[in-house]
Amino acid sequence: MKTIAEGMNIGEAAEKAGVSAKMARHYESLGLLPKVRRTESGYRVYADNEVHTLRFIKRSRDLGFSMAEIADLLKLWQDRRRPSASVKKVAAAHLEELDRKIEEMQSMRKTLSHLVHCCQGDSRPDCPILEDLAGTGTAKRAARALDSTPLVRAL
Amino acid sequence: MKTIAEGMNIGEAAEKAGVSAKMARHYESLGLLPKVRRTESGYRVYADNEVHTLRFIKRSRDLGFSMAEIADLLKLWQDRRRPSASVKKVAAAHLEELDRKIEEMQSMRKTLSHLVHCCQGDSRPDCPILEDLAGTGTAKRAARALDSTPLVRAL
DNA sequence: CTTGACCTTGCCATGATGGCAGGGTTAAAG
DNA sequence: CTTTAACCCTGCCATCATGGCAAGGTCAAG
Repeated sequence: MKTIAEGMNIGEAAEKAGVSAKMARHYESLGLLPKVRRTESGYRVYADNEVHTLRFIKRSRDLGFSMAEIADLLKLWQDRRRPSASVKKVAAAHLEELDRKIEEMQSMRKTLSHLVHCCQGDSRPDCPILEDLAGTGTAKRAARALDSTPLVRAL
Repeated sequence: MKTIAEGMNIGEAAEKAGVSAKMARHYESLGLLPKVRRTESGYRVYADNEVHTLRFIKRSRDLGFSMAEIADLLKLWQDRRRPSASVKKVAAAHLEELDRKIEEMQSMRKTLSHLVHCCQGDSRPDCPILEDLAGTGTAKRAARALDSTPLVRAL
């Protein structure tokens, strides 16, 4: 068992970290990975070190952090003197954002679910869903945000 | 009170529909609006008809439908002989998608919330959040999807 | 030496939206 | 009539994280 890997190509490193080779390059171009060694012929050479960082990024992405937030988290991770409050601040902000988006989607879900349940779903043309969307229905339209909420767009 | 508007510019039409002028043009370019009349000088002229369609689009967007889905809904709306089942199918599919995304975000939320609550958030460097992201923590990492779930990306 | 698997860079596409630039139109005020 | 401001037009670029493709270089096994 080779615990100290001398180095591996991007394919192996990416697979170990659970990301695509493409993304490994992309993260590097964003400056999230300090620098990657190269062979004479230009191939990237990854040590366990870099794989570890890639995995950190992958896990952060799985929790929905943006690349900018991940950049912050990585800096904190690498600073052994960081105050945990700084980390918590980033995470708490993201948590709030998540909550906001979840609420927004649940609001949509509620309205949509209501409409779907109201629709007979048969061969006749009468449809409360279309009536609601058209705003023509006399049926009370489910409460929906009237402000110009920009919709959940990305995570 | 002029109930039969002879026509209005894009600004007025967009405001009435609750969308931006930019988007009104965009929707037209996507073919969601049949065609918009123009003045000799090239200005778009909207009738209540088109405003109504724009509002339909706006409401559909507020419920999270994609442009492609909205295109389908518009066709059904304009087909007076559509079976309501067709409409319901589109809406139900979107509802399922919404549920999927909500669950995904709630899963993230749960993990993140746990981590945030575990972090002291003081001046000391020890941080369970970073430990989890780094995968170095001995503390049991909250269950997280290991498959390559592509994350909620857009709505 | 060929073949196939891997690597490189770079560009384009996604989806819905905003922004800006550069230019034309219109209506009101002077 | 001229100026000015508020519109409108088209077209391009940017977002964000990711995938795909193309054209070409490298490497190891046969």
